[in-house]
Amino acid sequence: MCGRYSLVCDAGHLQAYYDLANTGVFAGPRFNIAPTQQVPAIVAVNGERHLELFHWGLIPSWADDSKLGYSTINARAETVGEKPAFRAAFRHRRCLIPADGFYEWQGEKGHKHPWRIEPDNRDEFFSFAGLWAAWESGADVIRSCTIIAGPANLLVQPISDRMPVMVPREAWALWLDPDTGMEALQPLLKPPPAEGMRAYRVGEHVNNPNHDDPACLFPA
DNA sequence: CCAGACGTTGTT
DNA sequence: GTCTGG
DNA sequence: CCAGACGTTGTT
DNA sequence: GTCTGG
Repeated sequence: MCGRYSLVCDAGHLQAYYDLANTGVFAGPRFNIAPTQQVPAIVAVNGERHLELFHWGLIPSWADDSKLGYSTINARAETVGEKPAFRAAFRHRRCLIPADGFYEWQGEKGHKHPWRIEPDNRDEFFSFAGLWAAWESGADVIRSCTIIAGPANLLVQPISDRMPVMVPREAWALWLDPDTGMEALQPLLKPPPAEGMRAYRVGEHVNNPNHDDPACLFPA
């Protein structure tokens, strides 16, 4: 599962790495991004890549209550094409959620410890496979998103059974194209290679979602 | 037919 | 919106 | 994901 | 225990 991540970078780096047409919505380095917050995601607009903000926790267009978003921060890779809450978004509204690390908690309730997983190379990003939706609330439109999660790779396995699905650079265009068919998408939903990423235990500081500072990165 | 759910992880 | 349960 | 609240009436 | 908020 993926319930917390970071984006500790400047807008220029993001723009160059993803060839973005805009980065205006990026509000600066984030060490501890939590569900229900506005998160930057990349979508295809008229052949360009745009960075836009979405409420983390997908609210389908038909929801009669935004509360559904509390339990849709992740979508299971195994069923995302079938579940009513995700199916339409999986077919037509995919996005990439850039991250430079994410957190997983190891152990059982009562004695859990946070770990950080990040790219080996400081210049790399993880590109989480995401979905988005638009939900109308009176005159307002809430745009929301979710991160697809699947089985963990060998690096993450000792920490957690699940981890975010990631889209490799060569598949970005396919993933973001609203017209891509399901049969081409399904093969992308596999665990990311363990090569190129590392994990280390961090302090409990990151547990509190109000802590959004460099101490979240400190080894325990 | 209408009513009600639509989700995840982890633990039991 | 669309599916399941009654 | 974790942290923190979880309730009422009436008064400031 | 369960829901809401971040």
